[in-house]
Amino acid sequence: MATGQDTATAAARGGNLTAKGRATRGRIVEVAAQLMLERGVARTTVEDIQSEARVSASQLYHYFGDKKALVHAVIEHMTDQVLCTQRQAAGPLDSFAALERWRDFVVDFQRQRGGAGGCPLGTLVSDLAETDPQARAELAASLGQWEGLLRDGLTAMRDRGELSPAADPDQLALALLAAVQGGLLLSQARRDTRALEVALDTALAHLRTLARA
Amino acid sequence: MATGQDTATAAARGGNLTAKGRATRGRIVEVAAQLMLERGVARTTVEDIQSEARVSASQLYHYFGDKKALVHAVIEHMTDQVLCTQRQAAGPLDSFAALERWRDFVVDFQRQRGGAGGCPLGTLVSDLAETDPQARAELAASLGQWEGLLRDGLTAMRDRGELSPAADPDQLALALLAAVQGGLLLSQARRDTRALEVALDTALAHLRTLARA
DNA sequence: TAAATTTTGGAGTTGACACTCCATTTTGTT
DNA sequence: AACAAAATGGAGTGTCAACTCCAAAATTTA
Repeated sequence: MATGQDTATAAARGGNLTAKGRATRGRIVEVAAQLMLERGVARTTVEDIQSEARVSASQLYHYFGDKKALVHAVIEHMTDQVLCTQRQAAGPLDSFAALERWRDFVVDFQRQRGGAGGCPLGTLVSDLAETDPQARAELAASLGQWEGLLRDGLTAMRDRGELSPAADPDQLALALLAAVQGGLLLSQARRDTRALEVALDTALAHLRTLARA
Repeated sequence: MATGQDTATAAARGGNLTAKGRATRGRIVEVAAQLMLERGVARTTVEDIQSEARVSASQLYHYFGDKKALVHAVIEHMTDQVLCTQRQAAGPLDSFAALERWRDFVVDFQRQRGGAGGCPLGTLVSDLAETDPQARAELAASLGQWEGLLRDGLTAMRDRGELSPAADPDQLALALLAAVQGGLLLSQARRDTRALEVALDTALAHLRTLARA
């Protein structure tokens, strides 16, 4: 019975990896993620990844069955990256103060990249959604987790009375996530953070509109 | 003195095109736009375009110096497409009623595509922004025009007293555009229109918050 | 220490893709 | 009708990219 991940090499599946092996595998994924994010998946050649990660062809294909399997690993990597960062750096988003900190954090993230690049997950969605159904589904799930982080915070705020009972955390979380995605995309096009700032500030202003009972 | 468009064939520049020539050229651009939108630019081969548009290699390279010139034409085509559609199908966005119609129009557009595909301009931004600086600049300008359409409507609403004088049409237009982009991206990932609906409805709800003086 | 397993090196191979070239047909002009 | 210009057909060409293969080194296990 196939696992649905037939393209994965034995080395990639189980935990039968040496410490050295884990290191090289990790190096490959990190390099691939970086390159695919800035150039897109199709424009990133496995040769580029090889030289940048200082590995040979046989090494790369030892850990990943083919390029598609590597893309799969990159999606997982990006998902962890985004969710961990959101959780650790921003903390629970269950107050207006926390949401303001979160806003500043996201804006700073984009400012440090000089306005270049979009959301790691959003970029992959745009790149893969129409050509790789499995990738699309995985990315949708990742975005769903992110949405859940926001929803949990908003739900807590409502339950605590900080938000009106009429406020719908489901909808607001989705709208907030859309503001991030749209803001990042426009910022990427314009090479500055203003669009992101305005999108987030407007979304938060609307939230304040729903404060208290 | 170069025009900055050195790659364009003579046929592509001037108006020295036969009716037949214009038709072929147009067919190429339309097919290229469609394919590049659904597969991305890098995954769209000129061979694909040739067979789909029923033209030979020499025809394609007669009208376009190289693939990059074709991409340029596609950007112009998509820009016209989006702006014309926005202007004609939605009309001036200078009242809440008009904005509601606009919302329904955008949602219907996405629904007809089964939730698949993103914004024609947004997708190209994500695809090209980091690898083709000129394309990025052109797309930023296109989005700026779109933003202008929204801003003009909101300005009219404010001047007419339908919106509070405190409302900033510049910011609100940008936030609205971000909502469209983010909503479409999330819809593309999830294959349904809910995210787009929620993003737009939330943005419009915030607008109503700023109604009157 | 010896056998088994994992990791690495690097030279192929196969196919695909962007682009060229030249001859031929069609269309426009006088 | 005759000439010029534009449009088309289609067979190349050179390069690059994904993936294979076999053997050697390093590491783990017995």
